[in-house]
Amino acid sequence: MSVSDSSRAGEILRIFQNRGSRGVWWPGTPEEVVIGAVLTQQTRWENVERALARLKERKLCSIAALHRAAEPKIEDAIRPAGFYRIKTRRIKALASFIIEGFGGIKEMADYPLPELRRMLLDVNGVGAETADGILCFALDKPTLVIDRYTERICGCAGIDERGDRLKSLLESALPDTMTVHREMHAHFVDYGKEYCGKKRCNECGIRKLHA
DNA sequence: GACCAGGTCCTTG
DNA sequence: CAAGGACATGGT
Repeated sequence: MSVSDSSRAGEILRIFQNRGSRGVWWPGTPEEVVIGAVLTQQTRWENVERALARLKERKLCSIAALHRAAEPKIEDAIRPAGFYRIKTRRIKALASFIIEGFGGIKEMADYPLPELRRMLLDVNGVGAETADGILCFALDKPTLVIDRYTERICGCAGIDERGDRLKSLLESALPDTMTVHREMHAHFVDYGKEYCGKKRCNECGIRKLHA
């Protein structure tokens, strides 16, 4: 990471802070956040909400219920979120990991962040974004979610890093609190939706940080 | 009808 | 490592 990378990162975060708080950006109980973290993979949030509502109607919207439910029941319930077969397998893997490994989400939160993150990444279907989404928005850990928007926006600003390297770079510019990490991810997504569509990515203020 | 969405995994070069 | 494909529904 170069000096200019750090300064660009600082500028981006400052721009976001000036936009104000995003509030409760990822709604729901910790269990719903965990389930939603898988459902939202490559999927619009409105469709995730439909799937979550159907899980609730069928009394399947908890880690324990999903752990014990038959796969076809889950598949049918989450159909609106798309990729319903593979997501069912992923939810199953995650539920087993949580129930059999810890007993529940509460107990899981006692583990230290770096170790927990490594363990989550070993679960099939849980990549960096899903793991960090769970850690930050369900388990209250100060960790930054890096998604496509984050990479696009930072790339637009001239920061040529991605994945875990980008994550470290941005985190080193943030205070170590869960709230700030939540807010920043929310900003990246909201700003990305607003400005980083195919057409408008030349018009946003971030672009001016380049060079 | 084409294109995309709050990704991840697996296979190939 | 980079690139390409599979997974699937619903909105523009």
